[in-house]
Amino acid sequence: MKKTRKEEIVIVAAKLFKERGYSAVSMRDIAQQMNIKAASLYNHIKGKQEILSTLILHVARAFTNSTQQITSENSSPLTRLKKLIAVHIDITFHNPDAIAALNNDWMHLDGQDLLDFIAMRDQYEENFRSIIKQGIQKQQIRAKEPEVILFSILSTLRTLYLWNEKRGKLEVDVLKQELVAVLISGIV
Amino acid sequence: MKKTRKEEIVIVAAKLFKERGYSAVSMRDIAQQMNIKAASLYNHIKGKQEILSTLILHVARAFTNSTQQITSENSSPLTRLKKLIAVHIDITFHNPDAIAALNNDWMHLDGQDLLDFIAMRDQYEENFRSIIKQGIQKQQIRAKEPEVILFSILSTLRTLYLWNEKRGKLEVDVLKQELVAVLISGIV
DNA sequence: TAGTTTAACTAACAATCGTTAGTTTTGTAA
DNA sequence: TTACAAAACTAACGATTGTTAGTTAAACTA
Repeated sequence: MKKTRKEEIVIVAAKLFKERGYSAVSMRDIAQQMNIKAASLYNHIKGKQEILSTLILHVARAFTNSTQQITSENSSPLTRLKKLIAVHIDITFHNPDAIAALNNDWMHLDGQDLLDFIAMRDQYEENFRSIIKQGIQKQQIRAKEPEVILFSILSTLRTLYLWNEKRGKLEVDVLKQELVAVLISGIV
Repeated sequence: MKKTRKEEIVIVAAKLFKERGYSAVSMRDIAQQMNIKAASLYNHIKGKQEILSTLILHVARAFTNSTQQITSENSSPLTRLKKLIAVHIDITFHNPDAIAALNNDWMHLDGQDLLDFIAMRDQYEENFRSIIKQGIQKQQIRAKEPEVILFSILSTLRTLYLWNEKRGKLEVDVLKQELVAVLISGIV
């Protein structure tokens, strides 16, 4: 599948948003990075907002889809939790720039896009929460404050996109294994 | 100690920076929140940049001071690691808005301020790293990839400022205890 | 009370912002 | 080669940005 011009713009913009944040990046910055003028961008996109919402909602939907499926599986809570973490890692290393925008610039979405994002985010969090609670109930997970466990895992996963460069030699599969071990063995 | 007008400005600005980010907050926004006009701010500060650097470098120095002291203690690696985590939690819940700026807007510092911040940040990270390596050497910490352990702990601590509101009923001391347990017991 | 500092104000500046309109160039298919 | 669509361009708009200059009102100090 060849990339459309719009997709190219979104990819370039994502890199800039990651470095400086949505508000600090101008349409002229994005255009310059593509060796065209700012006005030319409007042949392909409706505006700056559309770049942001395309970027964020696309990857947000990827999270929602994978997560919903795993959550409704019939396996044990701990197995599902491990799968959830693994999927999160996969998506992150596949779209690090988009996830930077999702983490740092979601509040600059507007209208229905913002509402949709918040709904997906809340649902994603709730899926994790319910699995952890089930794990505690079945005594697969330590009966620590479930919110603390949830927070610790989500924080680590959310910041994962920053690790794409620094990761270096460490292979994705190795990282996945190690990180799951560190996160889970602290709970079991 | 009564607050100076400059300190009041910095505090108000920090709240806005936390919600929208440095670039999306205008001097007129800050002024309006203080019920004065934008030009009046300049009787107390040199410019927008000074607000940001005051905010960030102040709390960055707080981290550096506490951390350096603990790192050079003579206690066991695991004890020092626990103290480091506890201090980080204390500072975070004492300056949640400043830490939001430190996390999200540090790249908008300029000149020497930016260099100073990066130096402190690298040193802070290096202190954690060396303690973890010592812990592994003395077999107090599991011989997992040390960078993964470091990353997991730092991620959780960095995102802690977001928890100030949601924490709700959970007391700071209880949270400290629980979080140290979750983070450490995953390592030992 | 007179003098001085503190902290507000109005007005305006040059620069930059996202975006639109209208036009020209480039590439493709007939 | 001609016709059409895709994608670039120039020029400009109204709004907003951080900031400066000069002035005025209020509050402390002598």
